[in-house]
Amino acid sequence: MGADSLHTFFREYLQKEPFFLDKKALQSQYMPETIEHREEQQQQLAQILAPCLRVERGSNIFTYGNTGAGKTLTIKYIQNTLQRIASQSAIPLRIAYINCKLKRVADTEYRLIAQATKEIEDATGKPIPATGLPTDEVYKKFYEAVDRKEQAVILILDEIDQLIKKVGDGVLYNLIRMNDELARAKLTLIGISNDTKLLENLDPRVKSSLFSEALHFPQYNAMQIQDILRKRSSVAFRQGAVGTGVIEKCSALAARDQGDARRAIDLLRVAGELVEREGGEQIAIKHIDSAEEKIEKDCLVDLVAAQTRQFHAVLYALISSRRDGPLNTGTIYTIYKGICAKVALPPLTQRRVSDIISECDGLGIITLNVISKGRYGRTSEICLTISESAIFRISELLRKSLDLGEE
DNA sequence: AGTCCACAGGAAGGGCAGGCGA
DNA sequence: TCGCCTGCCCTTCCTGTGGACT
Repeated sequence: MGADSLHTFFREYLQKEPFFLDKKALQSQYMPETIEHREEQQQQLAQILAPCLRVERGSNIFTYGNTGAGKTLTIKYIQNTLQRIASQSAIPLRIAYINCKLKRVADTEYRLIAQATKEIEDATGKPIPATGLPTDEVYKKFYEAVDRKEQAVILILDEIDQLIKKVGDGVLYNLIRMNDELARAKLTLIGISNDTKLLENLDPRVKSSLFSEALHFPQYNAMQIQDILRKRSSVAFRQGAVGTGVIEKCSALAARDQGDARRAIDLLRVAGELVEREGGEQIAIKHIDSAEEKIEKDCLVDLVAAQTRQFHAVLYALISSRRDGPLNTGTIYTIYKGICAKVALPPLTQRRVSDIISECDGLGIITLNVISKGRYGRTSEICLTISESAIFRISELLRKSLDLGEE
């Protein structure tokens, strides 16, 4: 594209009516005016949390349900409302929302408490360093931040299942103990979990005292997702921009996938972006299919790009030998060592590589099946689960990261 | 029934980078 | 600067395991 045609392109782009009226309505940070099909949960949460407005201690709450069931949205909605009322009536209420899955922010005990302190403290407080303090010290700072005056503090821990899986339930136990020792402040904890069975495996002390109230968010059905999508798309698009059957298709796909409303909204947004880029006028069903593929591919490529070089070498071993019959840990390790030798990477032990292979399973790149071949030992059978087009893009990325050049 | 393979996967700890207070 | 603390990535060592083979 020459300078002139580039100029014309941008001019024309600006003159065209934008495809999206308000794209924000399809993004994850968007807070709708009302939350559909979650009236019951809202009411229960409101009843449990209302004492906080009188600076009394509310019951701790455990909310659970599948991904995209509206847990976070509903709780944030309540959070906003509570905060608005508190500031209107000058009630000392502080609410901290923390996503425990955020890498390098709140994915360890230390980081979680440090982050919580940061959220609750005044801006004047000295920030807690990323590392270096004893954990006791961090708890102490958190305690001081919470108890510095008479106030109600609500601590919302999203994706709490991820945290517990990683560091155990000791954090929760410590928080409960601290809660009993507070002199002035009243602390209420809200745990949000995607794992519906989390509660069963918790320390009984934590279970009974931490989460006295449990609130289930059932998955949405296709009709409910349609409602949600219609509301959102009426804000996001001009009239007529969404073709017939598109909303139904998004809803059906998402309903099949554990009633994940977030996924349905993502599908619609990405489909819209595809049409916008094509210069089209209307989203059709075929765009939903392309959007589905694009979301999956982009998500995977980003995930892989964020991993270490060692991870890349293991994944490259998996990808390059995918056509050589059934894969198992031993053969992958041999191939991996060959790759390491080629790119001058010090090879890890088999123990560590087997963990990396499990991580690939966790990311949904492969499926692992532990099988026994009797006299010939026990091993994991490995199957790649990603599409050939995704493999193509990922191998490109891996070759670049490992300096392997073209195949 | 006992053996043995090729791992799986838990536990413990080493080494490193980096912050803090003395 | 030093000792102490952290998280993180990794190794070493170990026990456990399902089923084919003897």
